[in-house]
Amino acid sequence: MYVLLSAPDEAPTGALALTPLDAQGNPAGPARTVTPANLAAVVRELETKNPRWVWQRTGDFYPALLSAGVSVERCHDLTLCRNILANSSFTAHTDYAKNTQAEPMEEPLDERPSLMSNPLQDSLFAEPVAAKGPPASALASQLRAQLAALRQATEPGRLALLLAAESAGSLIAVEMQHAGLPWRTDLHEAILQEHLGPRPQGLNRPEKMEALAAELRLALNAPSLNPDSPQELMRALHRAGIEAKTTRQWELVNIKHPAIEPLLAYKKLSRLHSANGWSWLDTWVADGRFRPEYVVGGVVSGRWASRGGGALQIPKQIRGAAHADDGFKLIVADAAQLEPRVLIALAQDTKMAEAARDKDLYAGIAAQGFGGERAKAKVALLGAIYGSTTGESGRLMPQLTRTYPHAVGFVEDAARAGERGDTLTTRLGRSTPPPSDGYLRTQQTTNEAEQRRADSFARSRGRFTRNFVVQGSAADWAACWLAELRRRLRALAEEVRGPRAELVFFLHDEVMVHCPEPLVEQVSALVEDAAAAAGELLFGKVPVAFPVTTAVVDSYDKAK
DNA sequence: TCTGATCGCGCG
DNA sequence: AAAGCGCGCGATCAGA
Repeated sequence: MYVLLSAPDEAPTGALALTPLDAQGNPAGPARTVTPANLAAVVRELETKNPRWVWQRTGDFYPALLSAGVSVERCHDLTLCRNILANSSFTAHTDYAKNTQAEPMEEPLDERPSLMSNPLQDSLFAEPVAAKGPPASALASQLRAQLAALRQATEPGRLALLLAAESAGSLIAVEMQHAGLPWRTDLHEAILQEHLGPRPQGLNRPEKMEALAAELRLALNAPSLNPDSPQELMRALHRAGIEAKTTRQWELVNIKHPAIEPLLAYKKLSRLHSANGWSWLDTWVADGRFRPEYVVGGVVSGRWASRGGGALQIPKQIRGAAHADDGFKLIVADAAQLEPRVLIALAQDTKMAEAARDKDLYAGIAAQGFGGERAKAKVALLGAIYGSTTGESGRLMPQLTRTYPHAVGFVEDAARAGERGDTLTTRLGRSTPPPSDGYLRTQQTTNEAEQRRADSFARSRGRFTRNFVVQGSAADWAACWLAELRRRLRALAEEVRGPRAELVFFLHDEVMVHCPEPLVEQVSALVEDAAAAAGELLFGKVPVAFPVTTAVVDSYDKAK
């Protein structure tokens, strides 16, 4: 059932312990110890019995296993699952949650950084590592406590699904880092050359940036201006009679002055150069692959975060450099209007579900309540999900509320509950953290001046919780989508000889598969099957679909 | 000279 | 000063 991989209970010899456990986490046979050098072979052998691997963190062992050519079907990541179970409203009544909250250090899971540290070097040359961290008995006891909490949960089915999906995500994150996003340095350099000019020597500005800086200094009559300094820039703008409160693009763009055009152009190039220029390439791309670290559970809502190279912010400008190998394609799939569709399912809004029958949800809503104006429908709906009160979307709210009282009522209730300090929970059971110190400190006040701050904190938490339920439930869906897709891709690889289709990128509601050309049709179908499966896992049979838009391309810029 | 905060902007 | 949600990162700025 489970096999726990950890340090042994006996003196730390550098050996690793493999401990078989039953469905409740109790010992189910003799433990065995292996040396780090033998680990991969032993895991490969045991994997034929399809156990669920248990470890403190997937990142402790899995990179080395992958480097040794061994992958596993499923696991239970104790750290990620602990974070969910300790906070979930589905388990709030259990001893596990109470103890973990009151005594977070009672059963310490080692908080030290993963044994794998430097992503770029280590993922290529990962060596089997000796386990530090808690010994087998401590981790087995942690697993038992988690499984007990799960059995007592108010929604054990949903929560079990979340833990499985989160753990599958931890495998996928390491696998994607291992595989890397195919990245053509030559294409990237061509893009840089086109926009910035040749690579500059040392720390000099690229040619085209320097030219724009000169033009800007002339237009502002500020010969020594450093446009990278917001303070200097602000002073120079004011001297030139430009009344700007900030130096942000969206504010500058409305100003009519000969300096604005070169300034905005400079800012654009500056961003490209500093965020994704030549030094980015040097730092993050090696052997034709971009290998960021994905941080599962890195966002409270359950979205992933990343470390290294700004992996989740690859600008459209350079996506042409993400390019399939010869004989491969990139399959880029995007869940169309995921968050609004999740809201429909959560709120059971049948009227909006009708609008969502076509693939273009916003067009459907526009037809029902906005006189066919799609842009208005989109702004209104996103405003409802984000908690907008001002501007166009604020003005459109009454109209949206009249047409869809259920959906709007759902997010309004989430906002009101958050303002009161309540806990909100996603479909599968991930809950909001407790209110911030600032919120708690100010809510008791009777002082009139403090009341404004208190209200502001309350409204801020309301906007957060309003969005949390939708964004987080969308993350639940995406985690299931990804896990279902991974399972299908592994099954396909069993069936078909030759190179495999691999997940290489994931961005909240979008996945990318690096796919051998002969498999493109099959894999595209798997992506859609997985999306349909995710919808049913979360919501059962509901009248709202979660369509995916799939593009088969050579390079990422050709998708969408 | 170093460190942490802030600004600004990229993505969903 | 507040800001429609969630992030990461590089450059600058402020303070020790």
